[in-house]
Amino acid sequence: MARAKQYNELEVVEKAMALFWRNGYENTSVRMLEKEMGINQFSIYASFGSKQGLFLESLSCYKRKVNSMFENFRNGTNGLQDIKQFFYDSVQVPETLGDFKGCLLTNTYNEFAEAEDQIINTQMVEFMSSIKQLFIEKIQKDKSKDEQTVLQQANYLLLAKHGLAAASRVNDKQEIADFIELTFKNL
Amino acid sequence: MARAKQYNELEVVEKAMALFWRNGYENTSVRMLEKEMGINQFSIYASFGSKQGLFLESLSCYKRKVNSMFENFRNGTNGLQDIKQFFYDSVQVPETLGDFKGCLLTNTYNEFAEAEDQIINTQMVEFMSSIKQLFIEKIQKDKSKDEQTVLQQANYLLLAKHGLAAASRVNDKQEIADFIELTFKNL
DNA sequence: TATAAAACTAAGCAGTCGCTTAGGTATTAT
DNA sequence: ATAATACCTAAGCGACTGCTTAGTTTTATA
Repeated sequence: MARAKQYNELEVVEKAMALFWRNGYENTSVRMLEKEMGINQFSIYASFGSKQGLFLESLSCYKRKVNSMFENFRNGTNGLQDIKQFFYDSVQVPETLGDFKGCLLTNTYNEFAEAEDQIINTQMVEFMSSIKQLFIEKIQKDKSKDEQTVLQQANYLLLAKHGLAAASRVNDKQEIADFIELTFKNL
Repeated sequence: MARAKQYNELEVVEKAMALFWRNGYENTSVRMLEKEMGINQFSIYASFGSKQGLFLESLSCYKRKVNSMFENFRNGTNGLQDIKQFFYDSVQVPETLGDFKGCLLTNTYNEFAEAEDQIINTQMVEFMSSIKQLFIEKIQKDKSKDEQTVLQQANYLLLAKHGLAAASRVNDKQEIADFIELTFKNL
């Protein structure tokens, strides 16, 4: 038999994820990745096949990282209040995990918005529509709202969340808090 | 004397602007630019000095394009209603000028958010704070609002505008309309 | 019409991109 | 101890990046 891998794939993916998060996909080179991950290019391609393969693994890693927050959100029973808390949690994740900017998934969604990369585009669309579906379910907790109102408010919150993730890369805490508070005043 | 330039600088900048708008700064190469502009790399560097110089000219070109909309906004006398109209106008500009995505300035703001490019960063910050100042003046038309409320609502609208520009690259008309309507519901 | 100035074309610079390959090295079952 | 296995290092592939330079063509003036 042969020798075992001298690195833990989960550990090095985590480092790759951090680098992709900081720089985006295109502005992260394989040379940068091998330095950050501490392994050779050969090993990267042996383990992940391609830069895109590594990126997809990094997205999964990110999802695992934020999963507990997401589970809190999914399991809450307080309707709109859950969504508001989800907004606050979302902008706090980056500083909890380190010195990062925005949400890796939303950043990716924006970076690949016009690209023809089918695999990544599909992942992003699925992610967005699952969030929208969750919003709808939370809003429906208030039985007095008709279907049209529910859909309108879900659209509103989806764009607000998207915008929040984009803006949180450049705006300060006060501006973000003002935004979240006034966003939910309108519902 | 020598021969005259065989191209109009304003015309070729317009074509460069379109390409930067579609692809962003980093994903637009000088080779792509020379094809789109119809002139040689030598001429690009003779007229604009560098890729960044051409990009700055493209930003100015973009500002000229949207200037009439901006003047309408500045000259309006209807306070919040002006801002709402400004939101609607902003998302309509891309489809008026062609098949573009989002706002070139906001796209640039996001792309350079973490970059160390001083010249472009400064341009972006100035642009943002001038919009914020305009928002403040519009909101102040309602004399009943105290200073804190004015600032809070200005922050809110600034992030909403930023988010709208980001989201308008990927969301459809209905979602955008829902967002704008609910954004102004309670102000 | 000869000349100087500027615009033009096209080739090429060093550096980086994602990815591959050759060959040495460490680990393991026999 | 040995042979098989698979990891690891490092060099290098062609294609691309922003930018430059050498050499040619055009044109207004003396």
